[in-house]
Amino acid sequence: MASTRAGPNLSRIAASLGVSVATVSNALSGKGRVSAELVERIRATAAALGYVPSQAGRALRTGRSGVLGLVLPDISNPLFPQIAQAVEYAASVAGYGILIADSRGDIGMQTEAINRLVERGVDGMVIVPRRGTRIADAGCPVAVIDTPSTPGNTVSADHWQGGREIATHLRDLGHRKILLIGASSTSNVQNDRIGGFKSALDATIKTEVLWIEKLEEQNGPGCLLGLADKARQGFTAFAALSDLHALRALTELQRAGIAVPDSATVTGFDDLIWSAVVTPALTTMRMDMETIAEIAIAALVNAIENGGPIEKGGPGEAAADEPLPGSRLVTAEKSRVPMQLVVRQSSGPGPARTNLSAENS
Amino acid sequence: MASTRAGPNLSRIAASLGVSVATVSNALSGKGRVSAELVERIRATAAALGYVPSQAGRALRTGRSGVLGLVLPDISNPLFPQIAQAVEYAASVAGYGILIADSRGDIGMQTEAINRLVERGVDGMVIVPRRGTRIADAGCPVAVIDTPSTPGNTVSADHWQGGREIATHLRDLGHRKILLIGASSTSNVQNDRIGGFKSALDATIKTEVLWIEKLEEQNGPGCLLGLADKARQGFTAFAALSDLHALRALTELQRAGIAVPDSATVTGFDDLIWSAVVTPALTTMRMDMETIAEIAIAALVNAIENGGPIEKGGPGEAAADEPLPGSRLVTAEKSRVPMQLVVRQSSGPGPARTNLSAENS
DNA sequence: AGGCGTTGATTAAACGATTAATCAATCTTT
DNA sequence: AAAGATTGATTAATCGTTTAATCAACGCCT
Repeated sequence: MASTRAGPNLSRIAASLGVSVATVSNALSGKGRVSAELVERIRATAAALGYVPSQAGRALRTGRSGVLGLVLPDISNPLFPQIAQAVEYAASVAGYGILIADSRGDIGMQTEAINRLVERGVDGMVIVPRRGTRIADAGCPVAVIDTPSTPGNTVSADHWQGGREIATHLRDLGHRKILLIGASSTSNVQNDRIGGFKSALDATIKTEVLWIEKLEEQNGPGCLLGLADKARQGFTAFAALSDLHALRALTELQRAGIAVPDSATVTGFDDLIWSAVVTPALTTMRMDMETIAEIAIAALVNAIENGGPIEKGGPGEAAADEPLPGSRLVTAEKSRVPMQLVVRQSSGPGPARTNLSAENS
Repeated sequence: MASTRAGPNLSRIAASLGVSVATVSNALSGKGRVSAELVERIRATAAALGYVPSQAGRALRTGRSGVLGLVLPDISNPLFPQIAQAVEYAASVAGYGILIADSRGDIGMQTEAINRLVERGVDGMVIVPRRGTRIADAGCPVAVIDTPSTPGNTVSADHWQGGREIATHLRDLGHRKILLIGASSTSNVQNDRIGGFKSALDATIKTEVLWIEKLEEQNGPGCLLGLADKARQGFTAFAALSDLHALRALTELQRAGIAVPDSATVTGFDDLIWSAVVTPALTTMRMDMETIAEIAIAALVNAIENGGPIEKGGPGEAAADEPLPGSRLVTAEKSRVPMQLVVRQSSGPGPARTNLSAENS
């Protein structure tokens, strides 16, 4: 078979300089023994010929593909593209490419997706799991980005602290009756956000949780959440556990003639792209995706290149959740990244603060 | 160097069966000359040992990595994750992996991203360009997904037809004064949508275009679009060129006390995830991303595996736009995929239809 | 002068899979 | 029976890069 390479290989450079292939390789990699003068000549020739190393040759020899897998539950869900973007960037900075594996909301497909990555020979994987995700013995290091309460989680936003922050914000605004709006009680992320929320409030503040998935099972997809009724029942704040739910609450309230934030405050989580442009702009919690991705990729690359800290997942680890068995899970020194409150126009004073102002004047 | 492979290789299977490595390879690939009985034995042994072919070995010998690149302008922009998802799925069905390259809204970075993919030895690329994207001589087949008016476009939604459809919908609803809301006049996609829109209307219907980027340059990011004023000027329909802009229009009108769709109709494009859940649910145009991705991947794979139809891009091609020089652009038989109108609650009757009803009764 | 250490290169082999060419045995045709 | 064709396997080489081991030449120290 004639060479299928479009560009030059090492032997072409070696031939044109009258040196060995190994010398060219050593010169370009800065290893081995090559005089400084010859290094310069080799590098100049390589540049002039437009030499691009063969990843296949390199991978075969070194046992490393230079590629990481990214496993996502559903990239069309608005939260995950941010993760993909941050992870891809951090990986490229570290010299790795990202092979994407999306399971389109189907958990069973995540195992398939993981296996496909294994077959591709990825050096490691970043997995954003969903309830039920099972990580086969990937045979490579794995970083998990979910929430700190997930067993084997490598690094993630501190969803609990995020919940506390938004709750504190609403408490300080004077809200005493708050409806939390979430997707599903089976999600670790959502439960941690709620847990943190409630931990910041005392018994004088009443909270209730509305699970959208449950409601849609009864009333069909896209059904009204019944927020106008909740407002009439005295709820003055609607704390959604994601911006998507917040958007839904906002438009439903406004459509019902309930002015936001005058008569009802709406908050979200995740600071999605449209949060700043809707009217009123949305108050939300922001995740530092860049830092999360950097930490995850750094831990993964460390495990790949230096055999860094790895936690062997398996039965007997944490108990509360389905364990992720037989994995080579990487750990990071810093595994919780604080969320940041972004106050915009959708949050306004509640009755307790309005009353307080009246008493002071 | 000892083998770094976690699993067995062909020679392990060959040794355990007392046959040659070439026989094992032939049996597993269905090529060459191997008796049916021996094929079965080899396959059973491979399965029992958990054999996974080495992509590196295969790529080196065949000159093919089995990986395609996907170049996106900004995956965190709500439109592009759909594309990524559809492309990844179509590629995996065709047996290819997708290496993602995102330029985070920075056009200069797209060239870098493309070069990184070249270095990775991808077999081909799918590129979603932005104004100014330059495709270096990638040395591999390239499929472009933008809009039919983009030179070198492989396949895309028929944005013109989409514009016609939404315009017809609004015309039939009785709207005679329509504000179009777009991002930037430099986008081929947006201009085709507007072109189609206007082509469906005659002189009795007045349209105006509001460019958000221009407005934000003057008034800052996230500024109000001034839609309440437009409504007072008699505009009864707000036809946004994307769902993101439609969402912005919807919330701004609602906040200003202008009921949607009672007093103002709002439509979008792209049928993003939240279009069906906001109140009122959004009328929009839907792209058949699955079909687009299938066509693009099929054309690309055909070019890779069979040397199928390739259009050599370069100067002298189409003139209207910046040409994409030196590319190996693939073509597809069907390059326009119709968009589909999705009517939901955000669109309602306009004055001409209300008047017509009054005359009839 | 002889021995040892260092330098700068090359040789040889490895990694794993694929594939064209070759060969021995068997079958079919003349 | 001899020649030609077919079958089912193996041999040999390739792809491109990396890397351990080796070697010749030179410099330094005793």
